[in-house]
Amino acid sequence: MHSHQHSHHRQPHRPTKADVIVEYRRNALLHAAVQVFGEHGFDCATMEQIAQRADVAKGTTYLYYRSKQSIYDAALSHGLAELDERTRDAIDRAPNLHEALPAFVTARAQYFLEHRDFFRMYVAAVARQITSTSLRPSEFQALMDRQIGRLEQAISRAVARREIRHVDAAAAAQTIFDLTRGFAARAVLSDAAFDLSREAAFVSALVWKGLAREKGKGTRDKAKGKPEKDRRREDT
Amino acid sequence: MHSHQHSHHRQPHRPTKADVIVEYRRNALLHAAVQVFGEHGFDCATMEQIAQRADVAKGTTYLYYRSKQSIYDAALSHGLAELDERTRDAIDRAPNLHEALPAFVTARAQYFLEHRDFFRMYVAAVARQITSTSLRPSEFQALMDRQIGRLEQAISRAVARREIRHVDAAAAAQTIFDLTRGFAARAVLSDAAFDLSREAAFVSALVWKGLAREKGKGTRDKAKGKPEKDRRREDT
Amino acid sequence: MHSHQHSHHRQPHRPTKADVIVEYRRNALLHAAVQVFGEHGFDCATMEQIAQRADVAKGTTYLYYRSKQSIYDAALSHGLAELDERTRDAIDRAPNLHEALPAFVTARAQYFLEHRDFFRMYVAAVARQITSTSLRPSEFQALMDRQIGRLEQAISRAVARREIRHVDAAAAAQTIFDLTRGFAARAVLSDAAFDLSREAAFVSALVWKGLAREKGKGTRDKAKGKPEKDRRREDT
Amino acid sequence: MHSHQHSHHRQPHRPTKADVIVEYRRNALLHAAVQVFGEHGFDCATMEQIAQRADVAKGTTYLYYRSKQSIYDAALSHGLAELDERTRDAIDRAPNLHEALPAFVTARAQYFLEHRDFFRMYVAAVARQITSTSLRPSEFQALMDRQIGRLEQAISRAVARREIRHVDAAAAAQTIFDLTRGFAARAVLSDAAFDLSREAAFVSALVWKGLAREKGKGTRDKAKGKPEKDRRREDT
DNA sequence: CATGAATGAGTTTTCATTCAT
DNA sequence: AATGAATGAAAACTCATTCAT
Repeated sequence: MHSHQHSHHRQPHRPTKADVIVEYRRNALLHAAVQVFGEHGFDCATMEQIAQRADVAKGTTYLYYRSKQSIYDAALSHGLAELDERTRDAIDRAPNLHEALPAFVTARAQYFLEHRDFFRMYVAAVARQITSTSLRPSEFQALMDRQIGRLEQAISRAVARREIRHVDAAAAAQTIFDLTRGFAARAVLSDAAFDLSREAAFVSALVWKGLAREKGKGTRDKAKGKPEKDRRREDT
Repeated sequence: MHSHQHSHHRQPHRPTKADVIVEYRRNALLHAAVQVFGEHGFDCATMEQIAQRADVAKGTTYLYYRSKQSIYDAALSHGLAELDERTRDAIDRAPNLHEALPAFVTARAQYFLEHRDFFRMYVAAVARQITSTSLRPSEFQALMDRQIGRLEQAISRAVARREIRHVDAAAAAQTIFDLTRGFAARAVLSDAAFDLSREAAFVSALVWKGLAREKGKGTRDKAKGKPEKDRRREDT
Repeated sequence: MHSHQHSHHRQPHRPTKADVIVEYRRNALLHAAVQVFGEHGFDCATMEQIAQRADVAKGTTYLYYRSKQSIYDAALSHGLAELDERTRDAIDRAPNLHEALPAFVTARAQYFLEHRDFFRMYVAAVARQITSTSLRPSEFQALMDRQIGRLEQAISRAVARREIRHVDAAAAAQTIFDLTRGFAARAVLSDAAFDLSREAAFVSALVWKGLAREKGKGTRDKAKGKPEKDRRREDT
Repeated sequence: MHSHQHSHHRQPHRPTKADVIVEYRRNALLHAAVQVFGEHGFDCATMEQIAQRADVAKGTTYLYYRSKQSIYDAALSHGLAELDERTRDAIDRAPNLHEALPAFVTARAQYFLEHRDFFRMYVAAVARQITSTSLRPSEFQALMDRQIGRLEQAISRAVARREIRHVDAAAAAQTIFDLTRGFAARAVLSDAAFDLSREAAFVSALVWKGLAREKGKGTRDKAKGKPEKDRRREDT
């Protein structure tokens, strides 16, 4: 995404001065876009605002992004990619689901707290996804699914390892994801007076208990062959 | 909200023919608005579309609602009020939290499924709430809080009754609320191939287990005097 | 073209007051458009100018014509249709080609003199036809062909009637058409000091002599079976 | 027109290397301009396109031509000059009008066929001349008049020599000019399937017969003192 | 000399809102 | 009350021209 048409004929690893300035501008515009879209939403944001915030003229914006939509997409993807990285790290570093849950919730909320404007874009994008009758599968959805997928795998592993009871991993992942979003929303909205770790602990505990193997049941759970394992989920 | 400027010189209980027609129009416009805002979102919806759907001329709209914003607010409030009623019924009719949880989740999802356009408005409104930097506390927030409040009370009662473990009722209510929203979103988006009762059961079970008293702990939980009871939540 | 969407449910012959005003506006805009497009050409003309000349606000223009292109097309078609009518009358009323030629030339030049702005649009449109690499057959070309067709028929009849020598009617018609355009251009450009009838006589005489049967040749011309009658013309 | 600002301090006859490159660039830009203006017209052509086609950067264009208008003018003049040369040759080489007519028509059509892009510019320029209310006499008009003048002189000489009947040379020249333009247009537009010599013969024959002295009339034509000799033409 | 990034004026089009009928 | 024609502000996007490197 950040490669650049003027460097095609060059060695990819020796950026010219021009490349540097181009990269700088693209970045400035991207950050300006996140702020403006975050504050006003796609429709109310204007290219003029973005340009001003990036300290360039209106026309300059179009030298770096083809259209309003394209700078919006770029801004969203950028944040989503960063967020995905954090999400992945959080899950990968945890030895088990019990630790992965708070890690997941905290990492995401933390990222949103650090990038409140992006969070606003993100929430609006989710809403858009639901709102727009014409649901194109969209890159956005794909990026979301990837993140949910990570969680789902972690849950599947936990089930396999008998760390938790036998649940529909996809449904559980979706649920935790929804819950994390709401949690993050509260974190972002409450101006500072928000004890992130405590809330994260609460939410994680709730989910953990919700998923925990039932006390004293041993392996009978699995033996019963619950129908849950047949669940197929085709919804978003 | 539904009192009406043209009847203030009359007895409230004897609606004239004019009142009837006025009420009819307001309603037609309200429903048209829900559809149009639901399909296109606030910014992309046009007054023309709303008027057409309500079978009146564009100008007529302004005889019943001051502005686009005002008809939007009315449409949102209307749905929110209906939703609140269902929510209240679901909770009030349940003898305990164990039954209230699925009732709550199901009632809301059911309402959204019956009013998909409203659900789209609702989701967008939530996003807006977060998005718009200029957060007017807004009637919207109040209506939301009322519904969350119902759940919070139910939880508080369950805690008092020692039906569940000792948790921060407000936090738990918020969490369940978030989770229900996501659940409903999936219900609305999946074009019918969605087994509402099964999914509701899953979500409710998860939460119920999450809130359940720990097996074999007896009343010690309460005896410990967890600091959780001091939690103050000032976030939205 | 002038029928109107608001009268669909009415008797076609009893225009309402609204229809009248609509017709009036459409006309005012059409005439304004001819002037503005005539003066500045399609690209340099602005909707603002057209609106001002028609004494309406910019937005009003779009109540009557969908786009700049559409008002341009309408203006061009309108003039072309009127011009075609004159052309037809001129040719139909003439008993033979000898009289049809000056009638044709004069009628067209006369129309252009009366509608100089339209003439400018017309010339620009011809140029566009040639210019635009992507030659869509376009309604414009069709209207042009119709007019050339009339002349061609008149020439064919004259040949059949042995009023003139045996020539390729299509080629002759095209040629006279080109020539008339140039003639008209001079008529329009010369600010009044232009003796229309005299110039028309000159051009007509030139063509007439050019087409005339050769003196003293009798019917031998036709007997020779010139290959010209097989000519096929697929160009403009 | 082709003298150049950077060489004015030098002897005109010893071009430096710099002069050569400058000339090369000017030429490349000129040809690029003809193509681009020919394809898109003045308004839709962009300096970027011209620069690309000439293989230089956009800014470089301004080192050789002051503005879009100026490169347009230069491109038009350049072609017009070449065309004029051909026209002059055609007429000068013909011993009499009878041969000059097809030579004139063919030479011009031939040139246009060889330079279709220029032809498009040319036609657009003629239209512009007519279109733009603000008719600056413009170099363009002058160049056109020169070419028409050549024809006019040839006709005058033919009249004097009694090769043709006594006609208004200016009017006849203009007419033939118009006609040639239309003829050329058809030649350029018809993709290859155009028999240039045949069509030229047709047009020339038509005009020749149109101008020919009337058979068997001898010199009486002139003796009658037609009023045509008093015609003064002040139109464009 | 050459470059191409930056500028910002200018254009089309949409739509909430008003108001005469 | 109801209408829908009229308004004009606002916004995305283009491109001739300039100028620092």
